[in-house]
Amino acid sequence: MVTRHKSNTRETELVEATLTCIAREGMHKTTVRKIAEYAGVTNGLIRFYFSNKAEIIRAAYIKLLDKTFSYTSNAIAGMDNAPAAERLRTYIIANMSPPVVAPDSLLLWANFLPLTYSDPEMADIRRHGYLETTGQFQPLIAAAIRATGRDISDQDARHYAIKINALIDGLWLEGCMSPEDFKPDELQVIALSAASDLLGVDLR
Amino acid sequence: MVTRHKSNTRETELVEATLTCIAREGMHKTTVRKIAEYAGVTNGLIRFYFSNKAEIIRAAYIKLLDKTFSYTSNAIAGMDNAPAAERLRTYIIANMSPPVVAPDSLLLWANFLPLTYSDPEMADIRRHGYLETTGQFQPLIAAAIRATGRDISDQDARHYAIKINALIDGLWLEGCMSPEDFKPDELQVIALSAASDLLGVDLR
DNA sequence: CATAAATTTATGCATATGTATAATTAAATC
DNA sequence: GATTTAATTATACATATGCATAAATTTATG
Repeated sequence: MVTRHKSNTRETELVEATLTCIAREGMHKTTVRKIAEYAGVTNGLIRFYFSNKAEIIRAAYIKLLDKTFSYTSNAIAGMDNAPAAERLRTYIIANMSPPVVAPDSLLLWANFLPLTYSDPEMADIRRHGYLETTGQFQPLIAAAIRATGRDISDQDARHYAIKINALIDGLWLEGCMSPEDFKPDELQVIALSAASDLLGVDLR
Repeated sequence: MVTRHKSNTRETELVEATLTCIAREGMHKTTVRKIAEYAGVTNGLIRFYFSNKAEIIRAAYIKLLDKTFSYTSNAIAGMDNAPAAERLRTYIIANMSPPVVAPDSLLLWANFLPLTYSDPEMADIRRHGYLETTGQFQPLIAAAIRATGRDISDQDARHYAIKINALIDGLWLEGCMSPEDFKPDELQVIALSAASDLLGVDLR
């Protein structure tokens, strides 16, 4: 028997349990019974908060993307008056640090991705998260370049964004996959060095 | 009823069917019955060639990594006498082209990755593929830099490799995920431009 | 062509899984 | 404190799944 919660707390617990279960066991071993077990309740309860399994999986995906977005958002919150390069630098460092760079992070991402190809609602969630992220990142990049006085075309701006984006994603992959390969702060140093070379802006 | 094959052909068909099934339905919907259906045989046959489901999944993962490796390998085969920058350039282009960059490629990768965290044998397969790839890529990078006459430390060489690796992985992600965002050859152009900036070597 | 070996199908079983619903318990309300 | 409402458990069911094995069919061998 479990002490009762306001529905909202319990719902959150169930979604968190889902993320934990997926990270630890993988999507294909994540059953409603296992989720309930991780949450410390009986499986029937899930049906009370979610109308089916797909719904709680979706809620978990939304929560995962939200967490990442709000973490990197917070990193640059209140820096509106800081120099553009400084804001970009801070943003990149946040993206190269835990909890963004962490084994679970990649593992969860990989577990959810396939669902976004077969389930249109999951595809929407991913698209939304992608737009949120790029909407935050791209202006930072453009501002940092413009701050140098250089004049860049839309085409150039797009290519810069693609390159920096790829760099950060790729380092994220390496950092998540082989954390033991990197000394503390090494990933951040590498990212800032590479981004500086790619943009022609000193972020170090 | 299905015409009979030499065991080797049939085994290959089953492994290919497994990859197709995973790409189309996702790992969690890939059952032995579905694999058999994709291969056009009855499910019992799988047991004849593989002792259990995990074994055919492993065989499929090995085949996937092999295909990618042999494709990029072939691209630079016979270029031993070409300038280092030219070899690196060719290798990067191969990595930015189909079938390496293709929706199925990412989808399969994402479906297999979680298994490498829970199944030690799958982890070994991934490690092996990773070593093969980096063993091919890193010497190319080092050679291209040394060819400029610059003297680089081991530490620098390592950082260059990490950066180029990340760039290629990240562009691979973007290219697989949003193929409609890129004009033909655009990904290759971006990759060569970015790699040139990162290495200080002109690959264009 | 008869026989043996290899390959494929057919069938069955035990368990896991998503979903449904009734019963039970705890909290809220009056 | 009685009664209503909300939350949780318990139970059941139909189906899906991995695995096992016997039967059938095709190919190879002498």
